[in-house]
Amino acid sequence: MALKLTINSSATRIRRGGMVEESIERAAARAIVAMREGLGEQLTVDDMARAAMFSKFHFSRIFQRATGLSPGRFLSALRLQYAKHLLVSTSLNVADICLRVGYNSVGTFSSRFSKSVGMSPTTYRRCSGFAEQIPTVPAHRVASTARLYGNARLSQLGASGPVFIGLFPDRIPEGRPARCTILPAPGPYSFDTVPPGTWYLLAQSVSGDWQTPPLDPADAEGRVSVATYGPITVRRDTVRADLTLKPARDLDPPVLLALTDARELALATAAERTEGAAPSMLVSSARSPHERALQRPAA
DNA sequence: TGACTTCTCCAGCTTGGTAT
DNA sequence: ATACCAAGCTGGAGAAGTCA
Repeated sequence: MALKLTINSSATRIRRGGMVEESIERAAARAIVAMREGLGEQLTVDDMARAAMFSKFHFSRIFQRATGLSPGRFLSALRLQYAKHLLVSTSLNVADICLRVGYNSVGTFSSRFSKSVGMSPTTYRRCSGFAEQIPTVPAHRVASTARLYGNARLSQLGASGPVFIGLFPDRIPEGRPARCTILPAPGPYSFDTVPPGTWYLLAQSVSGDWQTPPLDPADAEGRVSVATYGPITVRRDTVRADLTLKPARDLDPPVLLALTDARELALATAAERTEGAAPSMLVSSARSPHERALQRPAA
């Protein structure tokens, strides 16, 4: 009887815990809707907390628990994501876009955009949203023997496209990843000479027919699958981290980094294979076009 | 002329600790 | 679980200068 009571109370706790998590996610989702609707306005954490009927202190904590990012950083990410969309889909100048997404200073907008996306707003527009290369921490500057490897797979059956996998200091794919790669399809990956530290492994895949010409990247973001693994503490050992890609939810931080045209790179790998070259991982073959595109250190 | 970079200042945010 | 406090930090505004 005592055992039964214990089991029941545990079950109740788990059920109650699940309900708490659900209500936290609902509150965060409501706040994100408010953020999206008020991108051009001066929304503060106080405003969002009031809308969610929490104190701003508590709201910050539960929001971070639900999304992995503080409300301020999430809002900044949404603004920059919207700016990316406006840059490739309109002919508005940078100053107008800056105002539309809620910044009052072009200087701030330009520097934050460059830092997060990896290129200036005008360069981003010129490249139609696709980076020629993604700068990473140069291998020769890292005294490390650490290796990170694993398998990236989709949570559900369906058409799968190329998978971008990056190692970032935060739960949001922005700035310069420590290491990154693009797989032609879900499968095994591996990173050598991983810098010591605490990292998040973030993966993104665009579903659908990846052999069609690149779409507007903002449009592509609507059918994105994502996966997050971490925090991973890397020292000198080998770490395994398997990823399961699931359809992106509103609670997932937006992808800010300008990605390479993954489909073009994946096609290059397919061509390599038909020519008889060994099917190589992007980071393990110095002759791979992906290697050249991804591992080239920034100037 | 428009876009970008760099810098300083400071309001607002984050975070760790604590109380209820 | 929720709320509050306080110290330290972050990021936004705006000015000045550079570049194409």
